[in-house]
Amino acid sequence: MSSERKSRGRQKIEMKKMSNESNLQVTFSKRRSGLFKKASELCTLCGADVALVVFSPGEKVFSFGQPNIDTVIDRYLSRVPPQNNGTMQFIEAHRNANVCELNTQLTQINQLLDMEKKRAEELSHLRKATEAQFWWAGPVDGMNMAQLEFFKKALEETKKVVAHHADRLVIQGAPTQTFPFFVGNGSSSNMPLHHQPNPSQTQMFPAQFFQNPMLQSHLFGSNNMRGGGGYGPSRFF
Amino acid sequence: MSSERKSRGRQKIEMKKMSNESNLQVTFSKRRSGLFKKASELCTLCGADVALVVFSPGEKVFSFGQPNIDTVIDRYLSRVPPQNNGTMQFIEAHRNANVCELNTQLTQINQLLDMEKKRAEELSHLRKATEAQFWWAGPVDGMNMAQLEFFKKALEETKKVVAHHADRLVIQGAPTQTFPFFVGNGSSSNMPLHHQPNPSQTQMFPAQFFQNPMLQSHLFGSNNMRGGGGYGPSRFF
DNA sequence: CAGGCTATTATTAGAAC
DNA sequence: CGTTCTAATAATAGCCT
Repeated sequence: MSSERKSRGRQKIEMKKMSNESNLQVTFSKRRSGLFKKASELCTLCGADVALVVFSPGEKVFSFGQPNIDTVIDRYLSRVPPQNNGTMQFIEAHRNANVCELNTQLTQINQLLDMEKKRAEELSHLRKATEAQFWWAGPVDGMNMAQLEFFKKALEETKKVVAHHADRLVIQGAPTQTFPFFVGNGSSSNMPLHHQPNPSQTQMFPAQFFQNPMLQSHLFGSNNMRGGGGYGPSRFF
Repeated sequence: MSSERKSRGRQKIEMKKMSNESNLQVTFSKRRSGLFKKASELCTLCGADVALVVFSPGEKVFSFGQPNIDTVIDRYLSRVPPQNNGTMQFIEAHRNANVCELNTQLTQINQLLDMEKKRAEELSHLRKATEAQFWWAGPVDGMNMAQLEFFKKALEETKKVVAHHADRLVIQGAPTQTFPFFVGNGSSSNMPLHHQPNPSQTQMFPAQFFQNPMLQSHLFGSNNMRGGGGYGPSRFF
Protein backbone atom coordinates (compact mmCIF):
# COMPACT_ATOMS: atom_id res chain seq x y z
CA MET A 1 0.00 0.00 0.00
CA SER A 2 2.94 2.24 0.32
CA SER A 3 3.88 4.24 -2.69
CA GLU A 4 7.12 2.33 -2.92
CA ARG A 5 7.75 -0.78 -4.86
CA LYS A 6 6.46 -3.68 -2.90
CA SER A 7 9.31 -5.93 -3.69
CA ARG A 8 12.43 -6.05 -5.74
CA GLY A 9 11.47 -9.56 -6.56
CA ARG A 10 13.83 -12.41 -6.52
CA GLN A 11 17.41 -11.38 -6.42
CA LYS A 12 20.38 -13.27 -7.55
CA ILE A 13 22.52 -14.58 -4.74
CA GLU A 14 26.08 -15.69 -4.46
CA MET A 15 26.62 -19.39 -4.21
CA LYS A 16 28.39 -19.43 -0.92
CA LYS A 17 27.37 -19.92 2.64
CA MET A 18 24.89 -17.27 3.61
CA SER A 19 26.15 -14.89 6.20
CA ASN A 20 22.88 -13.75 7.59
CA GLU A 21 21.81 -16.40 10.03
CA SER A 22 18.19 -15.48 9.79
CA ASN A 23 18.09 -15.55 6.04
CA LEU A 24 19.96 -18.79 6.08
CA GLN A 25 17.31 -20.35 8.20
CA VAL A 26 14.52 -19.23 5.92
CA THR A 27 16.37 -20.18 2.82
CA PHE A 28 17.17 -23.58 4.20
CA SER A 29 13.57 -24.21 4.92
CA LYS A 30 12.36 -23.08 1.54
CA ARG A 31 15.02 -24.80 -0.45
CA ARG A 32 14.73 -27.97 1.52
CA SER A 33 11.10 -28.01 0.69
CA GLY A 34 11.87 -27.44 -2.95
CA LEU A 35 14.48 -30.15 -2.97
CA PHE A 36 12.13 -32.73 -1.58
CA LYS A 37 9.54 -31.71 -4.07
CA LYS A 38 11.97 -32.15 -6.93
CA ALA A 39 12.97 -35.53 -5.63
CA SER A 40 9.38 -36.52 -5.38
CA GLU A 41 8.66 -35.37 -8.91
CA LEU A 42 11.58 -37.29 -10.27
CA CYS A 43 10.12 -40.39 -8.71
CA THR A 44 6.69 -39.78 -10.07
CA LEU A 45 7.62 -38.73 -13.55
CA CYS A 46 10.40 -41.16 -14.21
CA GLY A 47 9.73 -44.02 -11.87
CA ALA A 48 13.04 -43.54 -10.16
CA ASP A 49 13.83 -44.69 -6.67
CA VAL A 50 15.28 -42.12 -4.39
CA ALA A 51 16.70 -41.81 -0.91
CA LEU A 52 17.34 -38.36 0.43
CA VAL A 53 18.63 -37.39 3.83
CA VAL A 54 19.27 -33.86 4.92
CA PHE A 55 20.82 -32.63 8.11
CA SER A 56 20.14 -29.03 8.84
CA PRO A 57 22.90 -26.94 10.33
CA GLY A 58 21.01 -27.37 13.55
CA GLU A 59 21.32 -31.13 13.28
CA LYS A 60 17.72 -31.73 12.53
CA VAL A 61 17.07 -34.57 10.12
CA PHE A 62 14.80 -34.67 7.12
CA SER A 63 14.43 -37.61 4.87
CA PHE A 64 12.58 -38.88 1.90
CA GLY A 65 12.41 -42.27 0.31
CA GLN A 66 10.83 -43.89 -2.69
CA PRO A 67 9.58 -46.47 -2.28
CA ASN A 68 11.27 -46.49 1.07
CA ILE A 69 14.47 -44.90 2.20
CA ASP A 70 15.87 -48.04 3.80
CA THR A 71 15.34 -50.08 0.72
CA VAL A 72 17.20 -47.62 -1.41
CA ILE A 73 20.02 -47.30 1.05
CA ASP A 74 20.32 -51.06 1.23
CA ARG A 75 20.59 -51.25 -2.48
CA TYR A 76 23.18 -48.58 -2.45
CA LEU A 77 25.19 -50.22 0.25
CA SER A 78 24.94 -53.69 -1.16
CA ARG A 79 28.16 -55.48 -1.41
CA VAL A 80 29.97 -58.36 0.11
CA PRO A 81 32.05 -57.68 3.15
CA PRO A 82 35.51 -58.98 2.53
CA GLN A 83 37.01 -61.63 4.71
CA ASN A 84 39.72 -61.08 7.15
CA ASN A 85 42.99 -62.80 7.43
CA GLY A 86 46.61 -62.07 7.99
CA THR A 87 47.48 -61.57 4.40
CA MET A 88 44.71 -59.21 3.83
CA GLN A 89 45.62 -57.13 6.77
CA PHE A 90 49.05 -56.81 5.41
CA ILE A 91 47.89 -55.89 2.00
CA GLU A 92 45.40 -53.60 3.42
CA ALA A 93 47.90 -51.77 5.45
CA HIS A 94 49.82 -50.92 2.38
CA ARG A 95 46.85 -50.11 0.39
CA ASN A 96 45.49 -47.81 2.98
CA ALA A 97 48.67 -45.92 2.85
CA ASN A 98 48.39 -45.73 -0.86
CA VAL A 99 44.86 -44.69 -0.78
CA CYS A 100 45.67 -42.01 1.67
CA GLU A 101 48.39 -40.73 -0.47
CA LEU A 102 46.27 -40.84 -3.51
CA ASN A 103 43.61 -38.99 -1.74
CA THR A 104 45.95 -36.23 -0.91
CA GLN A 105 46.99 -35.95 -4.47
CA LEU A 106 43.50 -36.03 -5.70
CA THR A 107 42.43 -33.41 -3.30
CA GLN A 108 45.10 -31.08 -4.44
CA ILE A 109 44.46 -31.72 -8.04
CA ASN A 110 40.83 -31.25 -7.47
CA GLN A 111 41.41 -27.88 -5.99
CA LEU A 112 43.68 -26.98 -8.77
CA LEU A 113 41.10 -27.88 -11.29
CA ASP A 114 38.62 -25.80 -9.44
CA MET A 115 40.92 -22.88 -9.71
CA GLU A 116 41.35 -23.52 -13.36
CA LYS A 117 37.67 -23.55 -13.83
CA LYS A 118 37.22 -20.27 -12.05
CA ARG A 119 39.99 -18.77 -13.99
CA ALA A 120 38.39 -19.81 -17.20
CA GLU A 121 35.11 -18.37 -16.21
CA GLU A 122 36.71 -15.19 -15.11
CA LEU A 123 38.52 -14.99 -18.33
CA SER A 124 35.47 -15.55 -20.36
CA HIS A 125 33.55 -13.03 -18.40
CA LEU A 126 36.13 -10.35 -18.44
CA ARG A 127 36.69 -10.83 -22.08
CA LYS A 128 33.22 -9.68 -22.79
CA ALA A 129 33.55 -6.64 -20.60
CA THR A 130 36.95 -5.47 -21.65
CA GLU A 131 37.79 -6.91 -24.96
CA ALA A 132 41.12 -5.23 -25.11
CA GLN A 133 42.81 -5.59 -21.77
CA PHE A 134 44.12 -9.03 -21.21
CA TRP A 135 47.72 -8.33 -20.77
CA TRP A 136 47.43 -9.93 -17.37
CA ALA A 137 45.91 -13.09 -18.57
CA GLY A 138 49.11 -14.52 -19.78
CA PRO A 139 50.91 -14.47 -16.46
CA VAL A 140 47.95 -16.00 -14.70
CA ASP A 141 47.91 -18.86 -17.08
CA GLY A 142 51.55 -19.34 -16.66
CA MET A 143 51.16 -19.65 -12.96
CA ASN A 144 48.57 -22.30 -13.27
CA MET A 145 50.72 -24.07 -15.71
CA ALA A 146 53.50 -24.21 -13.23
CA GLN A 147 51.25 -25.67 -10.64
CA LEU A 148 49.95 -28.21 -13.01
CA GLU A 149 53.47 -29.17 -13.78
CA PHE A 150 54.16 -29.63 -10.14
CA PHE A 151 51.21 -31.82 -9.55
CA LYS A 152 52.03 -33.85 -12.52
CA LYS A 153 55.32 -34.69 -10.93
CA ALA A 154 53.70 -35.48 -7.66
CA LEU A 155 51.23 -37.74 -9.25
CA GLU A 156 53.84 -39.63 -11.13
CA GLU A 157 55.66 -40.16 -7.90
CA THR A 158 52.58 -41.54 -6.30
CA LYS A 159 52.01 -43.76 -9.21
CA LYS A 160 55.39 -45.30 -8.80
CA VAL A 161 54.74 -45.99 -5.15
CA VAL A 162 51.48 -47.63 -5.83
CA ALA A 163 52.91 -49.64 -8.63
CA HIS A 164 55.65 -50.87 -6.38
CA HIS A 165 53.24 -52.06 -3.78
CA ALA A 166 51.23 -53.65 -6.43
CA ASP A 167 54.09 -55.86 -7.43
CA ARG A 168 54.59 -57.02 -3.94
CA LEU A 169 50.97 -57.61 -3.32
CA VAL A 170 50.33 -59.56 -6.39
CA ILE A 171 52.69 -62.18 -5.14
CA GLN A 172 50.55 -62.82 -2.16
CA GLY A 173 47.19 -62.10 -3.49
CA ALA A 174 45.12 -64.81 -5.03
CA PRO A 175 43.66 -63.32 -8.12
CA THR A 176 40.47 -65.09 -8.82
CA GLN A 177 38.93 -62.75 -11.22
CA THR A 178 38.93 -59.26 -12.37
CA PHE A 179 36.11 -56.97 -11.89
CA PRO A 180 34.99 -54.40 -14.35
CA PHE A 181 36.62 -51.19 -13.56
CA PHE A 182 34.92 -48.51 -15.44
CA VAL A 183 37.14 -45.66 -16.00
CA GLY A 184 35.04 -44.73 -18.85
CA ASN A 185 33.10 -41.66 -19.24
CA GLY A 186 30.07 -40.42 -20.92
CA SER A 187 27.31 -38.40 -19.57
CA SER A 188 23.97 -39.65 -18.69
CA SER A 189 23.80 -42.28 -21.26
CA ASN A 190 20.72 -44.24 -21.71
CA MET A 191 20.56 -47.93 -21.73
CA PRO A 192 17.90 -50.30 -22.70
CA LEU A 193 15.76 -49.75 -19.75
CA HIS A 194 13.52 -52.24 -18.25
CA HIS A 195 10.93 -50.98 -15.98
CA GLN A 196 10.38 -52.07 -12.56
CA PRO A 197 6.80 -52.35 -11.60
CA ASN A 198 7.32 -50.30 -8.57
CA PRO A 199 4.61 -49.19 -6.31
CA SER A 200 4.48 -45.50 -6.52
CA GLN A 201 4.11 -44.64 -2.98
CA THR A 202 6.09 -41.88 -1.58
CA GLN A 203 7.14 -41.65 1.96
CA MET A 204 8.44 -38.73 3.77
CA PHE A 205 9.01 -39.04 7.40
CA PRO A 206 10.99 -37.82 10.31
CA ALA A 207 14.12 -39.73 10.74
CA GLN A 208 14.61 -40.97 14.16
CA PHE A 209 15.18 -44.64 14.61
CA PHE A 210 18.34 -46.29 13.83
CA GLN A 211 19.83 -49.59 14.24
CA ASN A 212 23.15 -51.09 13.75
CA PRO A 213 26.17 -48.90 13.64
CA MET A 214 28.47 -49.76 10.90
CA LEU A 215 27.36 -52.57 8.79
CA GLN A 216 26.81 -50.28 5.97
CA SER A 217 30.03 -48.49 5.49
CA HIS A 218 31.39 -51.14 3.25
CA LEU A 219 29.97 -50.03 0.07
CA PHE A 220 32.37 -49.71 -2.64
CA GLY A 221 30.97 -48.55 -5.80
CA SER A 222 28.51 -46.30 -7.38
CA ASN A 223 29.47 -42.95 -8.46
CA ASN A 224 29.23 -40.16 -6.07
CA MET A 225 28.85 -36.68 -7.14
CA ARG A 226 31.12 -35.29 -4.64
CA GLY A 227 29.59 -33.40 -1.83
CA GLY A 228 29.84 -29.78 -1.19
CA GLY A 229 28.81 -28.96 -4.65
CA GLY A 230 32.40 -28.62 -5.46
CA TYR A 231 33.34 -26.57 -2.56
CA GLY A 232 36.22 -28.27 -1.03
CA PRO A 233 37.20 -31.86 -0.84
CA SER A 234 36.14 -33.98 2.01
CA ARG A 235 38.51 -35.79 4.21
CA PHE A 236 38.20 -39.14 5.73
CA PHE A 237 39.88 -41.16 8.36
CA MET B 1 14.82 -22.14 -41.08
CA SER B 2 11.22 -22.88 -41.46
CA SER B 3 8.90 -20.01 -41.09
CA GLU B 4 7.20 -21.73 -38.24
CA ARG B 5 7.76 -21.00 -34.63
CA LYS B 6 10.89 -22.65 -33.50
CA SER B 7 9.59 -23.84 -30.21
CA ARG B 8 6.50 -23.71 -28.14
CA GLY B 9 8.77 -23.40 -25.19
CA ARG B 10 8.40 -25.25 -21.99
CA GLN B 11 5.08 -26.91 -21.61
CA LYS B 12 3.33 -27.83 -18.47
CA ILE B 13 3.28 -31.54 -17.85
CA GLU B 14 1.14 -33.81 -15.83
CA MET B 15 2.67 -35.09 -12.67
CA LYS B 16 2.46 -38.74 -13.44
CA LYS B 17 4.79 -41.27 -14.90
CA MET B 18 5.70 -40.25 -18.39
CA SER B 19 4.45 -42.57 -21.05
CA ASN B 20 6.92 -41.79 -23.77
CA GLU B 21 10.04 -43.78 -23.03
CA SER B 22 12.27 -41.47 -24.92
CA ASN B 23 11.02 -38.38 -23.23
CA LEU B 24 11.19 -40.11 -19.90
CA GLN B 25 14.82 -40.84 -20.43
CA VAL B 26 15.62 -37.28 -21.34
CA THR B 27 13.56 -35.88 -18.54
CA PHE B 28 15.15 -38.16 -16.04
CA SER B 29 18.53 -37.03 -17.08
CA LYS B 30 17.71 -33.38 -16.94
CA ARG B 31 15.80 -33.49 -13.73
CA ARG B 32 18.33 -35.68 -12.03
CA SER B 33 20.91 -33.14 -12.89
CA GLY B 34 18.76 -30.39 -11.53
CA LEU B 35 18.07 -32.31 -8.36
CA PHE B 36 21.72 -32.85 -7.62
CA LYS B 37 22.40 -29.25 -8.28
CA LYS B 38 19.74 -28.20 -5.86
CA ALA B 39 21.09 -30.54 -3.25
CA SER B 40 24.51 -29.13 -3.78
CA GLU B 41 23.28 -25.60 -3.46
CA LEU B 42 21.50 -26.38 -0.25
CA CYS B 43 24.76 -27.62 1.15
CA THR B 44 26.67 -24.61 0.03
CA LEU B 45 24.21 -21.95 0.97
CA CYS B 46 23.08 -23.36 4.25
CA GLY B 47 25.88 -25.61 5.32
CA ALA B 48 23.60 -28.59 5.40
CA ASP B 49 24.76 -32.16 5.11
CA VAL B 50 23.06 -34.23 2.49
CA ALA B 51 23.00 -37.75 1.19
CA LEU B 52 21.17 -38.41 -2.02
CA VAL B 53 20.86 -41.68 -3.86
CA VAL B 54 18.92 -42.11 -7.06
CA PHE B 55 18.22 -45.27 -8.96
CA SER B 56 17.19 -44.68 -12.51
CA PRO B 57 14.50 -46.81 -14.02
CA GLY B 58 17.36 -48.59 -15.73
CA GLU B 59 18.85 -49.39 -12.34
CA LYS B 60 21.75 -47.09 -12.68
CA VAL B 61 22.87 -45.44 -9.50
CA PHE B 62 23.60 -41.83 -8.89
CA SER B 63 24.58 -40.42 -5.57
CA PHE B 64 25.68 -37.31 -3.88
CA GLY B 65 26.97 -36.68 -0.43
CA GLN B 66 28.03 -33.81 1.69
CA PRO B 67 30.48 -34.10 3.20
CA ASN B 68 30.36 -37.73 2.28
CA ILE B 69 27.40 -39.86 1.53
CA ASP B 70 28.45 -42.68 3.79
CA THR B 71 28.95 -40.38 6.67
CA VAL B 72 25.50 -38.97 6.30
CA ILE B 73 23.92 -42.34 5.88
CA ASP B 74 25.68 -43.61 8.93
CA ARG B 75 24.52 -40.63 10.83
CA TYR B 76 21.07 -41.27 9.63
CA LEU B 77 21.08 -44.94 10.43
CA SER B 78 22.75 -44.61 13.71
CA ARG B 79 24.60 -42.22 15.82
CA VAL B 80 26.61 -44.91 17.48
CA PRO B 81 30.20 -44.69 16.38
CA PRO B 82 32.01 -47.89 15.53
CA GLN B 83 33.06 -48.68 19.04
CA ASN B 84 32.61 -52.37 18.81
CA ASN B 85 35.29 -54.94 18.95
CA GLY B 86 35.42 -55.27 15.22
CA THR B 87 38.32 -52.99 14.79
CA MET B 88 39.27 -54.58 11.58
CA GLN B 89 35.81 -54.21 10.35
CA PHE B 90 35.99 -50.58 11.11
CA ILE B 91 39.17 -50.11 9.24
CA GLU B 92 37.86 -52.11 6.40
CA ALA B 93 34.82 -49.98 6.22
CA HIS B 94 36.80 -46.82 6.06
CA ARG B 95 39.20 -48.28 3.64
CA ASN B 96 36.38 -49.00 1.35
CA ALA B 97 35.04 -45.57 1.91
CA ASN B 98 38.38 -44.24 0.91
CA VAL B 99 38.41 -46.03 -2.35
CA CYS B 100 34.92 -44.89 -2.93
CA GLU B 101 35.99 -41.41 -2.15
CA LEU B 102 38.77 -41.61 -4.64
CA ASN B 103 36.24 -42.63 -7.11
CA THR B 104 34.18 -39.68 -6.20
CA GLN B 105 37.03 -37.31 -6.54
CA LEU B 106 37.98 -38.58 -9.91
CA THR B 107 34.45 -38.21 -11.05
CA GLN B 108 34.50 -34.68 -9.89
CA ILE B 109 37.70 -34.02 -11.68
CA ASN B 110 36.31 -35.45 -14.81
CA GLN B 111 33.41 -33.14 -14.59
CA LEU B 112 35.61 -30.18 -14.04
CA LEU B 113 37.70 -31.21 -16.92
CA ASP B 114 34.66 -31.33 -19.07
CA MET B 115 33.73 -27.87 -18.07
CA GLU B 116 37.19 -26.76 -18.91
CA LYS B 117 36.86 -28.27 -22.28
CA LYS B 118 33.73 -26.43 -22.96
CA ARG B 119 35.38 -23.30 -21.86
CA ALA B 120 38.23 -23.95 -24.15
CA GLU B 121 35.90 -24.54 -27.01
CA GLU B 122 34.25 -21.30 -26.30
CA LEU B 123 37.50 -19.50 -26.30
CA SER B 124 38.64 -21.21 -29.40
CA HIS B 125 35.51 -20.28 -31.13
CA LEU B 126 35.70 -16.72 -30.08
CA ARG B 127 39.29 -16.54 -31.10
CA LYS B 128 38.32 -16.90 -34.67
CA ALA B 129 36.17 -13.87 -34.36
CA THR B 130 38.85 -11.78 -32.76
CA GLU B 131 42.07 -13.24 -33.98
CA ALA B 132 44.26 -10.32 -33.24
CA GLN B 133 43.22 -9.67 -29.72
CA PHE B 134 43.32 -13.17 -28.39
CA TRP B 135 46.31 -14.63 -30.01
CA TRP B 136 47.47 -15.67 -26.59
CA ALA B 137 44.31 -17.32 -25.49
CA GLY B 138 44.46 -20.24 -27.80
CA PRO B 139 47.90 -21.55 -27.10
CA VAL B 140 47.80 -21.05 -23.40
CA ASP B 141 44.43 -22.51 -22.94
CA GLY B 142 45.31 -25.35 -25.13
CA MET B 143 48.31 -26.17 -23.07
CA ASN B 144 46.33 -26.17 -19.91
CA MET B 145 43.93 -28.50 -21.50
CA ALA B 146 46.72 -30.83 -22.40
CA GLN B 147 47.93 -30.78 -18.87
CA LEU B 148 44.56 -31.52 -17.49
CA GLU B 149 44.17 -34.27 -19.95
CA PHE B 150 47.39 -35.76 -18.81
CA PHE B 151 46.40 -35.61 -15.20
CA LYS B 152 43.24 -37.32 -15.87
CA LYS B 153 45.01 -40.11 -17.63
CA ALA B 154 47.52 -40.46 -14.88
CA LEU B 155 44.84 -40.61 -12.27
CA GLU B 156 43.01 -43.25 -14.07
CA GLU B 157 46.15 -45.23 -14.38
CA THR B 158 46.76 -45.00 -10.70
CA LYS B 159 43.27 -45.88 -9.96
CA LYS B 160 43.54 -49.03 -11.91
CA VAL B 161 46.35 -50.14 -9.71
CA VAL B 162 44.36 -49.48 -6.62
CA ALA B 163 41.47 -51.26 -8.10
CA HIS B 164 43.49 -54.35 -8.70
CA HIS B 165 44.39 -54.42 -5.08
CA ALA B 166 40.82 -54.13 -4.16
CA ASP B 167 40.08 -56.90 -6.52
CA ARG B 168 42.38 -59.32 -4.93
CA LEU B 169 41.17 -58.47 -1.53
CA VAL B 170 37.53 -58.54 -2.07
CA ILE B 171 37.48 -61.50 -4.31
CA GLN B 172 38.65 -63.76 -1.60
CA GLY B 173 35.28 -63.90 -0.08
CA ALA B 174 33.08 -63.43 -3.05
CA PRO B 175 33.80 -65.54 -6.06
CA THR B 176 30.80 -64.47 -7.98
CA GLN B 177 30.53 -60.87 -7.17
CA THR B 178 31.23 -58.19 -9.60
CA PHE B 179 32.70 -54.99 -8.55
CA PRO B 180 30.59 -51.99 -9.19
CA PHE B 181 33.37 -49.56 -9.29
CA PHE B 182 32.76 -46.83 -11.63
CA VAL B 183 34.64 -43.80 -12.49
CA GLY B 184 34.38 -41.07 -14.85
CA ASN B 185 31.93 -39.01 -16.61
CA GLY B 186 31.95 -36.32 -19.03
CA SER B 187 32.01 -36.13 -22.68
CA SER B 188 35.72 -36.22 -22.46
CA SER B 189 36.15 -39.01 -24.84
CA ASN B 190 38.52 -41.85 -24.45
CA MET B 191 39.98 -43.56 -21.51
CA PRO B 192 42.04 -46.12 -23.19
CA LEU B 193 41.69 -48.43 -20.30
CA HIS B 194 39.81 -51.53 -19.68
CA HIS B 195 37.49 -52.05 -22.46
CA GLN B 196 34.09 -51.42 -21.21
CA PRO B 197 31.53 -54.12 -21.42
CA ASN B 198 29.32 -51.52 -22.82
CA PRO B 199 30.11 -49.92 -26.12
CA SER B 200 28.29 -46.80 -25.24
CA GLN B 201 29.90 -44.44 -22.87
CA THR B 202 28.84 -45.25 -19.43
CA GLN B 203 28.95 -42.80 -16.67
CA MET B 204 27.37 -44.74 -13.94
CA PHE B 205 27.66 -48.41 -13.70
CA PRO B 206 24.48 -50.31 -13.85
CA ALA B 207 23.82 -51.31 -10.32
CA GLN B 208 22.88 -54.75 -11.24
CA PHE B 209 24.83 -56.88 -8.92
CA PHE B 210 23.13 -56.45 -5.69
CA GLN B 211 24.02 -59.56 -3.91
CA ASN B 212 20.80 -60.06 -2.24
CA PRO B 213 18.54 -57.27 -1.27
CA MET B 214 17.09 -59.24 1.52
CA LEU B 215 20.45 -60.12 2.84
CA GLN B 216 20.97 -56.58 3.89
CA SER B 217 17.56 -55.73 4.97
CA HIS B 218 17.75 -57.52 8.23
CA LEU B 219 20.88 -55.74 9.08
CA PHE B 220 19.37 -52.36 9.31
CA GLY B 221 16.01 -53.78 9.84
CA SER B 222 13.15 -52.00 8.34
CA ASN B 223 12.87 -49.51 11.01
CA ASN B 224 9.51 -48.61 12.13
CA MET B 225 9.86 -45.39 10.35
CA ARG B 226 6.45 -44.68 9.26
CA GLY B 227 5.84 -43.62 5.81
CA GLY B 228 2.92 -41.55 4.96
CA GLY B 229 3.46 -38.16 3.53
CA GLY B 230 5.07 -35.40 5.35
CA TYR B 231 8.66 -35.24 6.14
CA GLY B 232 9.68 -33.43 9.15
CA PRO B 233 12.48 -32.71 11.44
CA SER B 234 13.36 -34.94 14.25
CA ARG B 235 16.02 -34.65 16.75
CA PHE B 236 18.45 -37.42 17.18
CA PHE B 237 21.61 -36.99 18.92
C1' DC C 1 8.80 -19.02 12.43
C1' DA C 2 5.36 -20.45 8.92
C1' DG C 3 2.53 -18.42 5.31
C1' DG C 4 1.72 -14.83 1.33
C1' DC C 5 3.42 -11.56 -2.35
C1' DT C 6 5.75 -10.07 -6.30
C1' DA C 7 9.54 -9.33 -9.36
C1' DT C 8 13.21 -11.93 -11.09
C1' DT C 9 16.05 -15.66 -11.78
C1' DA C 10 16.33 -20.64 -12.61
C1' DT C 11 14.82 -24.73 -14.63
C1' DT C 12 13.26 -27.30 -18.25
C1' DA C 13 9.66 -29.39 -22.09
C1' DG C 14 9.95 -29.57 -26.86
C1' DA C 15 12.17 -29.26 -30.90
C1' DA C 16 16.12 -28.53 -33.65
C1' DC C 17 21.20 -29.58 -34.15
C1' DC D 1 22.85 -39.91 -28.55
C1' DG D 2 24.23 -35.73 -26.40
C1' DT D 3 23.74 -30.46 -27.13
C1' DT D 4 21.70 -26.30 -27.87
C1' DC D 5 17.89 -22.96 -28.36
C1' DT D 6 13.53 -20.92 -26.93
C1' DA D 7 9.61 -19.99 -24.77
C1' DA D 8 7.06 -21.06 -20.70
C1' DT D 9 6.66 -22.79 -16.27
C1' DA D 10 8.68 -23.26 -11.66
C1' DA D 11 11.26 -21.80 -7.87
C1' DT D 12 12.49 -18.16 -4.72
C1' DA D 13 15.05 -13.74 -2.46
C1' DG D 14 13.49 -9.99 -0.14
C1' DC D 15 9.62 -8.16 2.27
C1' DC D 16 5.38 -8.39 4.85
C1' DT D 17 1.69 -10.14 7.56
